[in-house]
Amino acid sequence: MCGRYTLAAGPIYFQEYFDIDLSISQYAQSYNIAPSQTVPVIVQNDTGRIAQQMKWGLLPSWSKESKSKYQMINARVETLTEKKTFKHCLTSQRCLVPATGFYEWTTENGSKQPHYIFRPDYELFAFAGLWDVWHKQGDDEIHSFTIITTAANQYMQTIHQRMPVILDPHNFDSWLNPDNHDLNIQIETLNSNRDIELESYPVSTRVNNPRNNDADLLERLTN
DNA sequence: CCAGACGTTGTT
DNA sequence: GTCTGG
DNA sequence: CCAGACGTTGTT
DNA sequence: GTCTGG
Repeated sequence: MCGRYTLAAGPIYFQEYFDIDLSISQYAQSYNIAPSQTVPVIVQNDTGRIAQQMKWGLLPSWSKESKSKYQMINARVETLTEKKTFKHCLTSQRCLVPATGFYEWTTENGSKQPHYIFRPDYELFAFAGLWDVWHKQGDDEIHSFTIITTAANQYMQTIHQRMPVILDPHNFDSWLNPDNHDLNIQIETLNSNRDIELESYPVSTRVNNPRNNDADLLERLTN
């Protein structure tokens, strides 16, 4: 699955990769992004492609409570079209989730060993995401998102069973366009880049606590 | 029709 | 065991 | 995802 | 919002 990631690219580089104009309030680097945190995602609105701050953990617009138990951090691509929870979002509220890497854990002798996964060319990731906005009387709007997951590719299988869906820049426009309502094409896109080349190494268990957030978290663990 | 649920992951 | 907070 | 909390009462 | 169950 994908339950923790990093976004440590410089703002200029970030802007260029996603072809957006960035205001500083919409971007902050982090070495340890955990569910419930508010982070930048890329969406397309009337004015074009923009970065917008949203909370990780999809809170569907129909939720009765803002602290609903249905705050999904992931959505399985295999069952995406069957799930009523995601239907509306998949049709017209798709987003890109920018990342420079992500963490997955292996259990070794009862302890949880985190691994950092990144691209060999150190390029950014665009995870495929869905977003929604929740608004009930008296409360502020809550924009939130979920990351779509898929089965681990051959490389990732050595670490974990699942991984985030990673989109190729070639598909950004089609994925983001809210007027594209052909779900079959979107599912095809989601399955098209699974064999992307990845690299990884073990990192400190300091990653486990989301309160830790510094560049040293990315250092390769040495024994 | 209305009422009620709506999810993923890992581990056992 | 299960939920909340980060 | 992992870490950490998980409760009530009365008094200040 | 959308689907399933009764």
